Amino acid sequence: MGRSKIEMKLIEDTTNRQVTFSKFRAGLLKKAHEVSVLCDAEIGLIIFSSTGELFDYCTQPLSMEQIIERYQLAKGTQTPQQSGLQNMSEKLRRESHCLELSLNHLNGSELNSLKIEDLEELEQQLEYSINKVRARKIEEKQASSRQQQVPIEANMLEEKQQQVLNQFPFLGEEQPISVLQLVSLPPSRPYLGQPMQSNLQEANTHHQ
Amino acid sequence: MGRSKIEMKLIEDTTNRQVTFSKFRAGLLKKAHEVSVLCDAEIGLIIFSSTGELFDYCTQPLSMEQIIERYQLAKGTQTPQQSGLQNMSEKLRRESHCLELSLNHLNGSELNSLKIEDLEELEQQLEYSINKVRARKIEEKQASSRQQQVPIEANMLEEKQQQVLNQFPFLGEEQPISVLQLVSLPPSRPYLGQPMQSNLQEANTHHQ
DNA sequence: AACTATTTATAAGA
DNA sequence: TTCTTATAAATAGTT
Repeated sequence: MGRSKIEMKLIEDTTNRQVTFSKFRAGLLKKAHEVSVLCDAEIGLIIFSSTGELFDYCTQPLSMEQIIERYQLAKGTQTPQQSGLQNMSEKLRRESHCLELSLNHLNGSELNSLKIEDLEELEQQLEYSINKVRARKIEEKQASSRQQQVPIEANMLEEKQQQVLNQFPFLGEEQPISVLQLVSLPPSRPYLGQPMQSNLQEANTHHQ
Repeated sequence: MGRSKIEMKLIEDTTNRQVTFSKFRAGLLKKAHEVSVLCDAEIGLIIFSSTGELFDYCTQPLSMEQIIERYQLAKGTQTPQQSGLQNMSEKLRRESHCLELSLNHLNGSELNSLKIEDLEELEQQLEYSINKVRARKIEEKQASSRQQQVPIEANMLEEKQQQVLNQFPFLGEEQPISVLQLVSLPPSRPYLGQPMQSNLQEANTHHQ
């Protein structure tokens, strides 16, 4: 990996060993960061040099402790008391991730992965939302102008609202879906992101 | 690092992302092992894929738990288990709640609490999103029709895209805001709910 | 620390 | 997934 190949064994010369350590450490940290960014992986990396110096890296916004706990959870290295909290944490983690994906779609970012049918559905959802916001704006404006000087007749208000409803008939029905319900819907609703992941985890341990 | 350079950002295509993850993971584990052998370093490496699979490596004859203990000792971490877990749960809970609020706004539910200015901003965001979705639909349709029989001329394609841009000039600029950034924006952006809290971390630690 | 000749890792394609 | 290969990246030895 340089001017020459080197044997995979301890570098005897201290100076050379330290120089090599610095180079490899930098490379390792860089690679760890790259996987985390490119592949949405969560990494915890702990390095002790032969002289005992500690270097570490972890994927933000997690702390090393959080990674360690997740590791211990996955490995089953947990006390019974912790399991409840940890299950909760896992659930919340998945929920957050799912919500985040939905937001990405509703924000208009990350649309590249969506298919045409997904885009149609997303568009409908956004139309629904924007119309609801506009209807709400009208309400709000009427409310404030009524408060001031120019009270709008009650029937006139209703008339205006009826105009809106005529334009967007689906505004009439309440949308009964709460966020939590949304989150558990099947992936056929593109703006909701992907279905949540299951609790299962495999521990693939690579030793030596 | 291969046939072409790739941008340091999340790989959108799931298959490609998984393939890349496998390659980088293997590389990372190999490098970790190399440093440990060449430089007599002690390494602990924990990797969670985006789907939650765990992979790890640690320098023999140590166990990961031993490395973790040494790490916690070196860091002077007190009651890592319980306190960290508590904190994480709390943080995740807040994060979920924050994302939920944002979703509620983008969904068009829970608009009653918003003021007129908030509604304006939310409306703009939704307009931005919907236009982006529509632009994306056009792209997608063009792509599929090109694939089939009726190849669209390149200049005609650009012309169509230009039409869209003329209609919605702000589509031209990329919106650089990622979800995580969005989430930490001030509450002046109504559809984002409240800002999240960051976690503090210290010395010798390499982040992000 | 910098500089390159080489070795490695890996992106894209099969 | 696995293999192949062209290219990008990392790094061993040198300055």
